[in-house]
Amino acid sequence: MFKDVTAGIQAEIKQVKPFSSLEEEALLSLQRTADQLQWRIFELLKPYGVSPTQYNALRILRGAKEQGRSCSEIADRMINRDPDVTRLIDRLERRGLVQRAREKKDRRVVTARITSAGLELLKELDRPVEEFNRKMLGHLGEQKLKRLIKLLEVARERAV
Amino acid sequence: MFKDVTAGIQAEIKQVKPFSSLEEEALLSLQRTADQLQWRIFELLKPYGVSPTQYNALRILRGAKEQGRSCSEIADRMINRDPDVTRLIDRLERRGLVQRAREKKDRRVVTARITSAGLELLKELDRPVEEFNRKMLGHLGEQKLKRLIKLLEVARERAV
DNA sequence: TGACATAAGTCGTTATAACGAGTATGTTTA
DNA sequence: TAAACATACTCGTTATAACGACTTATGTCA
Repeated sequence: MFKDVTAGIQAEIKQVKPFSSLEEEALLSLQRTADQLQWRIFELLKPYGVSPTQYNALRILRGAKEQGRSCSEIADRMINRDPDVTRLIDRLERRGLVQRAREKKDRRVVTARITSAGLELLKELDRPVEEFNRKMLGHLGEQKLKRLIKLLEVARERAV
Repeated sequence: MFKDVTAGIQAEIKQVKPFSSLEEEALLSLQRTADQLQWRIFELLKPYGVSPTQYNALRILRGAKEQGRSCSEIADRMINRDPDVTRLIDRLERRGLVQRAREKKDRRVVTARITSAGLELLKELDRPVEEFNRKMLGHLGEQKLKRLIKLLEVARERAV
C-alpha cells in the first residue's frame, strides 16, 4: 500500500494519538523495521530448515574455520542474544550441520565446529541472502546506508 | 565498554571478516540495535508482569477507549506481528487487564476492551517508559532522531 | 593444600511462539 | 435460496525461548 509508505509509522500501525516524543517514535520505528525484516529473513530461510538464529550461529562457525568456537564465544557473537546456546547447538548437531568436542586444555569448554554439510548449506544460501540484502535495503544507496549504520551505532550506545 | 561504542558493530560482534556489503552491515546493525533495546524494554516491564507484546496490546486498547478493538484490529496495530492474538488476549484477560465481549452486530467478532486495572497498570508504567525512551535515545538529539526515523521509514519500504 | 569463588555447560520446567486444522458466522453468486 | 466462498476467531500440537538449579572443571587465596 502506497499510503503506508509515505505516511510514516503512525499510519502503518493506524495510531490515532501522535507519539508522545521523538524518542518513542524512533524506538517503535526501530522495532517495527527490525520485525518486518526479521520476518522476511525467516521466510527466506524456512525452505532450508534453519531459523535466523541458527543461520547466525552457522555463519559464526564458518568464520571461525577449523578452530571452532565455544558456546560462550558463540553467545558473544550472536546478533540476537540467546540465553541457551547449548540447545541451539544441539539442534544444529542433530541435523549434522555442526560437531561438538570437549576441549582437552580446559575440560569445561565445549567447542563447536561447522561440518561440511553445514558449509554446503551456507554456500547454497550465500547468493539468496546477498540478493535479499540488496532487495531489502539496496534502494537506500551508499550514503543513506552509511548514515543509517552510524545512527544505529549511536542508538546502541546506551542500550548495552 | 568504550571500545564497543566507537569501533562499530564489527567489533561488537567480534567479527573477523569485513561485511560483504553495506546492506548486510545495515541489516545486522538494525537487528542488533532492535534486539538490545527490546531486551532492555523486557527488563523494564518484567517487574510489572507483562511482556513487550502484552504492553503493546494494552496500549492499543487504551488508545481505543471504550470502543475496544477486535482481535484482527489489534493484530494490524501491533509493532511486532503476533499470529495468535487470541492467546495474547487470553493471558491479559486472565490477569484481569482486559475484557472480551462478542459483538452483536457481527457475531464472529470478539472485541477486547481494557479494564480499569489495565489502565492503572499502564498509568504506573507511563513515567518509567518515558524515562526509558529518553535515557535510551535522548542523546541523539532532535535532528538525529528525525533522520533516523526517516531512514527507517525508507528501510521498511521493501520489507512489507 | 583445602575452602571458597568463579566459569562453562547441561538440563528440567514452564511459558510463549508458530503452524495448521477446525468452528461459527457472514457474504456472494449461480 | 442453496452452495460456495470468505472472515474472525479458537484451539490442539509441536517447537522454541526463558528461567534457574545443577554438575563439573578451574582459578584464588589464606
